[in-house]
Amino acid sequence: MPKTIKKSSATVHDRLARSIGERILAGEFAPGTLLPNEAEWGKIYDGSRTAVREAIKTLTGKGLLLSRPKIGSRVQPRERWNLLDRDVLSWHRSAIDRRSFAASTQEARRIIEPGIAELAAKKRSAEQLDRLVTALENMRKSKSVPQTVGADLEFHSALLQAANNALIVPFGIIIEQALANLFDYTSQRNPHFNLAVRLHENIVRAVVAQDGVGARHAMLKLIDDTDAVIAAVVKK
Amino acid sequence: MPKTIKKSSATVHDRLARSIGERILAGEFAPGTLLPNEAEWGKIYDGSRTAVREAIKTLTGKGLLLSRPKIGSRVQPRERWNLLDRDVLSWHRSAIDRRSFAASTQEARRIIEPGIAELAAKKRSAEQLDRLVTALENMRKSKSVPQTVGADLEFHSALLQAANNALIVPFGIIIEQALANLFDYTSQRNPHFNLAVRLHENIVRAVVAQDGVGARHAMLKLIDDTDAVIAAVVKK
DNA sequence: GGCAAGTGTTTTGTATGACAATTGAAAAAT
DNA sequence: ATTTTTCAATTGTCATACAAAACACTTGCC
Repeated sequence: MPKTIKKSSATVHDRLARSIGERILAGEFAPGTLLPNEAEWGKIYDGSRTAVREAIKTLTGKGLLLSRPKIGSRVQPRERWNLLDRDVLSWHRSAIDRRSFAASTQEARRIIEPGIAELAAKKRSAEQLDRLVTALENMRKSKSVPQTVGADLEFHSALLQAANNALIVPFGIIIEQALANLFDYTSQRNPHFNLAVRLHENIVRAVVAQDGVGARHAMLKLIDDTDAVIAAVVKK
Repeated sequence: MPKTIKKSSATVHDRLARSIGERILAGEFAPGTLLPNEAEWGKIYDGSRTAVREAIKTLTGKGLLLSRPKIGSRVQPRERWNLLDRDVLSWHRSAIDRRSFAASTQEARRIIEPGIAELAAKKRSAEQLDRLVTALENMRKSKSVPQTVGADLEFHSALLQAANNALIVPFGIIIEQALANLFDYTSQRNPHFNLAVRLHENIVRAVVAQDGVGARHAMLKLIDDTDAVIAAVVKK
């Protein structure tokens, strides 16, 4: 697991929320299932009922649970789950098969990112363009894998911001996870690194020219390349 | 506000989470701001510290806050917010200008839904197609506005399911909100109702034929129509 | 004076015990 | 059989106490 956050599991309720969340995502408690009650969770994880309740509030807030007096806490149907939540997504990632997760992620990116690139090309401000260019330069200059990943993430995040639509900002989480997942696979430098940089350059060029359609196609090319990288890793 | 849930504000911590959430989304507490401490919230809303803490855990889980001992609870930068969370989205909707929200929503739909339609056309199972057809029939038969909205929602939800990609299911929330928002505007029957039904039929036809590109274009036409409805309402 | 260590203070984190509210299920009354 | 009542299990709420973290300050040392 890549270190997303420094803290391993500082507080008790965080530990509880993460652990119970992972178990739900792993399918140990199917939708519709009744969870152990608060007192039992407390015994299981050696925490007070207060801590358990706070953990459960977190999970309820993410759409995983619904609690009612006398009934207990019931796992909600999957379509209520907040799958785009950072935590839920990472629990998901640790629970399911990586290969199929990568495939789903790429499929989703293919839907979202070309549209984002097109919007960004049409609507970006000068400052937003600067940020995009800087990210590209950092990518070129990067000397280590984490640096490359960081710059890549920053690139896609900058593009997202440049689209100037608050509702699609959260989609960045998917891209984050896509890169993190890919990184889990390879744990080494992308073999097509120079190609990847060129593909990113093409996107920037289109955004500079405010060429929406061009940006869309450049992004599609980049996603195609990621597919190829994944395929190569899988074969290895 | 359309009745999303029967309960108005059953529990104390729900009431707190909703109210504080709305105030953050409304900009009363800007990102970076330090919130009142737990004891003060308790006094303000006349609730115990326990209830306040549970509300704060909910908000923290949605990415709005970060709490640390001795510091307090600080509003996170906007890009950490889980804007695709059902609650966050509805707080957002009640906080900002409806017209610009509708515009952002349509922009986002335009990116996402054509891709979903294309995927659904390619990958749908027979059962998933059934559900889509049923939703369309319910739309035709609907006698009241809530019925129409319900059937419309069900249609888009069925299409989403048919795309067979768990990661894009959460996008349905955006569509939900788009329709709810539109409904807030009009509170009466869509003047182009017959046209809307025909546009939905075109999508179904393409999905039946497993014609991905056709489904994509049919969806774009539908979104264009929604734009027209919004424009008409605004002018009124 | 400057710097280090310690000390205090504020706020969240955790635990415990008590009682209220809700609601499904069993028991009782008709 | 049906309705009503009672009961019991579980979450919801509250009050209180103490632990832990982290910033602000003070003290002591050189």
